[in-house]
Amino acid sequence: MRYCYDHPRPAVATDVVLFSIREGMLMLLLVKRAHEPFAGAWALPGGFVGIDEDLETSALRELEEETGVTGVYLEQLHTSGEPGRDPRGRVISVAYYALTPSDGLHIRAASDAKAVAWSALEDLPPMAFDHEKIVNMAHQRLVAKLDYSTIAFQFMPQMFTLSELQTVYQIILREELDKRNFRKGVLAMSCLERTTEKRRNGKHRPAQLYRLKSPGRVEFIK
Amino acid sequence: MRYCYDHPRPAVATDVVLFSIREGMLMLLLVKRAHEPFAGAWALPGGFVGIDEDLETSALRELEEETGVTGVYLEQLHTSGEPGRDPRGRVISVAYYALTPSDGLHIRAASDAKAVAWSALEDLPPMAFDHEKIVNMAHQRLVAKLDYSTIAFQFMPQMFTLSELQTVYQIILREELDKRNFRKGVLAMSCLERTTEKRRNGKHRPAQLYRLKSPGRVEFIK
DNA sequence: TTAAGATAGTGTAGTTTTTACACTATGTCA
DNA sequence: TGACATAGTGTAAAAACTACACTATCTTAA
Repeated sequence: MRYCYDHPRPAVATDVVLFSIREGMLMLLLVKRAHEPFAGAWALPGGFVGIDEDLETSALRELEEETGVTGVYLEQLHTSGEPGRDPRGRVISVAYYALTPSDGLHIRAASDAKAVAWSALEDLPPMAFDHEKIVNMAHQRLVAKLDYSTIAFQFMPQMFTLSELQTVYQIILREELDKRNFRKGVLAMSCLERTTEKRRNGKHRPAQLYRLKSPGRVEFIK
Repeated sequence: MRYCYDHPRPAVATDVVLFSIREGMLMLLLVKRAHEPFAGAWALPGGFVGIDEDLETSALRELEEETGVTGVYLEQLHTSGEPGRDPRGRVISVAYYALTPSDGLHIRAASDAKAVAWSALEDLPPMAFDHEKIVNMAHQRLVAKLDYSTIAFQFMPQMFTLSELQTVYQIILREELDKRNFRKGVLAMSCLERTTEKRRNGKHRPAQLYRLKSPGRVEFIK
């Protein structure tokens, strides 16, 4: 079956930059391409949009199909449409970025045996298409949003300590923060609530666990 | 001639929300649709992307073709792809927003005699497709960017007085600003330079004219 | 020529926000 | 039971922001 139109049409794809904090680093999830073009190169998970499929749905579906990852926080990033960005022809890609907590995630390679791996943002392999550009945009956006939203909380599991949260901020911002000021700041946002539980996390005093009042919701601050 | 593919493809369009300050109001440029769907309704200027055409180029081209407007400041806003947003079939629209100075702009209706008009944001007519949603997003973005960038300067002509600039901010923010604090603020950004000229603007003392150090460049502040 | 009218242009003091900084508390572990 | 390691807490100085009112300079009309 072929699909015919009066005017030529570009193909439309979605790609996802999935961030997570792992091993004390800001990492993102890449898949190794099995086919040309760029066979063997690393790329963002993504693929073509179904004809009756919402863009966001497409991004989540491709992410799950290629990496097994579900339940992430997703935001639209940017649409790249430069002619020539894909050697197969005109492909317009709607890029999303996503955040997921560090733990409790099981990635798996897709059925067609493409490799899936986390890669430190600091140390990315050469990437297919213009995906490096997209990654840079996503990183910029993430850092910018840290400043005026609660987006970083999307990296946290259901319950977490304030020290853990501070560590996440420090990793993304690449700078040390003052403990007292940090705590004052996040508690003032009043989107966290103390749980009754504590976490024992080494040979020292256990820390109070907190949780988000509205998990999945990113709020603007200031 | 027909164009055929192995998989069905959505059509891809660009739309532009062009803002300007006119008659003391924040206005945007609309075109009246000549054809179905939504014939006779107001819509954002826009249209389908050429197969070898960059998205930004497409947005600027459609803007010029439909309204005669050129030389605007343009930024990508959001891509809408909800199936069903266009009754003709699957259309994915990459929306841009644009800013242009208040004066020295000559709009004209396109050759096919569609009407073109400025409409106050406060008082928009019913709009075709999901264009109202797009306009709201653009407005939100504009207000947000006012806070952390010099985007409002893109509403100004080459030379302008500080009072004129303050008026623009006041119109967009819908609140009065303190004259001395405003001046302190914008001069501290140090992206303005005094010209040697003054503007006589009524029966009172003429005001110093300023110009942007890098016109067309929007900088982040704070 | 001169006075009235109108906007341009300027500084400071009070308040709020941000920053820098060090010790006590409470658990674990040997 | 004492050493260890992180949790948890307050305050003072600096910086940023806010509120606020008068003089300067040009136009216009008497």
